[in-house]
Amino acid sequence: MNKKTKILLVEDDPNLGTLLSEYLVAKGNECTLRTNGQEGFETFVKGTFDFLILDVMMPVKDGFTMAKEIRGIDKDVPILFLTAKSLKEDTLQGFNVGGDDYMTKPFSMEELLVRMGAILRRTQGNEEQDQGAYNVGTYQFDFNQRLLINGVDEQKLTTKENALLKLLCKNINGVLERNHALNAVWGDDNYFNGRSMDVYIAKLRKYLKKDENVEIVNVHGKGFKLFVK
Amino acid sequence: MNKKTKILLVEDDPNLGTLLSEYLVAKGNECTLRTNGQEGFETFVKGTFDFLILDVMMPVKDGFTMAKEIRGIDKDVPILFLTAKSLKEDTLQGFNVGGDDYMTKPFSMEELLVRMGAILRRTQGNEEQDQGAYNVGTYQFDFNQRLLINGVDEQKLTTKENALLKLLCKNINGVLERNHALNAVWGDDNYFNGRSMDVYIAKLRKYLKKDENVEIVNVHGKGFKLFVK
DNA sequence: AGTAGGTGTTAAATACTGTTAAACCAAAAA
DNA sequence: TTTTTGGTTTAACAGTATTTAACACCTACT
Repeated sequence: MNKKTKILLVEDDPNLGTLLSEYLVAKGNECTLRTNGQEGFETFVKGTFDFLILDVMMPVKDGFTMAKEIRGIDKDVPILFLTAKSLKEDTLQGFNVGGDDYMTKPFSMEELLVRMGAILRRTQGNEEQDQGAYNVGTYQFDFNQRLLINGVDEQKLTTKENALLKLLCKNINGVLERNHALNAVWGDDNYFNGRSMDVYIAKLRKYLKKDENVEIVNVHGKGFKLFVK
Repeated sequence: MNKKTKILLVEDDPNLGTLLSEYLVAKGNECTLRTNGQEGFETFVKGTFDFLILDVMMPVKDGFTMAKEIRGIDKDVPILFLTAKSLKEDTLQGFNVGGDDYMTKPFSMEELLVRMGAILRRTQGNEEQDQGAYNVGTYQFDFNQRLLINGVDEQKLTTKENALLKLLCKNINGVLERNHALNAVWGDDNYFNGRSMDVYIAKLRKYLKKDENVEIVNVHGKGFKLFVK
């Protein structure tokens, strides 16, 4: 479930600005457009953004100056510069003020998108992984330890049992669709994998039958639901 | 005091290669030069590097293929591509195989240095510098010294034990796929090498059993995970 | 009620893994 | 050269995980 990337685009050329903005939105991002560094900075301070795209040469306040001010209050937000000339000093200064990348006009919008992706992949690596512990009735399920615990009973789970139970837990009291589970755990949803999955459902049912209030119910033609009263 | 950045440069043109290598060293880095993707990959596996610069078009094994193999065993090390042509497909593929940046020849060496700096700034925020030393529960593993230490106990490791443990550490709490490990350590992933690997997994398990919280678990049909609670 | 396709369950077959020990091999030492 | 040594591979067997097969049963629909 990917959130939209909130981009602040600061570009004084209205043609390029709107074109680029529309492209970024079309590709599934949110984009706010400003036309000079001063407004850009004020907008940044007021909002929350995941990514900045700054033109270098702009009236009132240029991109480098704006970036320097940004870095004073936010050392992490990724910054990419757009520059008309590929002069060496420009490049160097761009990185020196804390930029992450720069592109020379004219540029391919597709490449811009791809470079953004590379930078964000690095940045967002910090996002915390879900810790993988679930409560199911009187059971406790620890995905990372592959352990299904009920009081003193500990059931070690196999790779597939573990993966399938996690999917059920993530959709607890909701329907886990067959093909979704098959693609996630088996990588392919053909008939035989389907039967294999049924076998695992049976195994999980055995493990879970100590709590009367926990039940894996079939939703005919759809999939299964881990149901807890 | 900043440690030197250990760069692995893989470039088949000997003129450009040595020139670039000398420049990088002059700027205070360590640089290892290889002339094709195959040797480059083998060198990477044997050593510890902070940054990879890969030419795309090379004999024996091209830069993209090498990068893909690298990403199989190391998801984090920064990769920058050098490419002669700036074709769109090239760019896209470069980023798709997990690259962080790419530059088109001819390029300014100064700009290369500056882009490296930008990438490293991002990278090193996330995780501590990898200098071949890992903490695994109460154990300390030093790849360069081939030593697995737990308090007063010191276990000297053989070449293969050392290489395999490093791969596990790089993917700690994540799955190290069988074929990736086999290609990296054994150079070929046939059945018999697979059994050999299993033997080494058993050896490592013995070495690591003093800490209850450390465990090498099998992921059936996929590979192994070095798991630390 | 009849039918086709979906499901529940068990058991057998197959594939994969864990471990130990012996065989092999290359480099160092005698 | 021969012997020793240490590392690695191969073999063998035990054990575990997953898939396939078989058959009984259920559900939705006509």
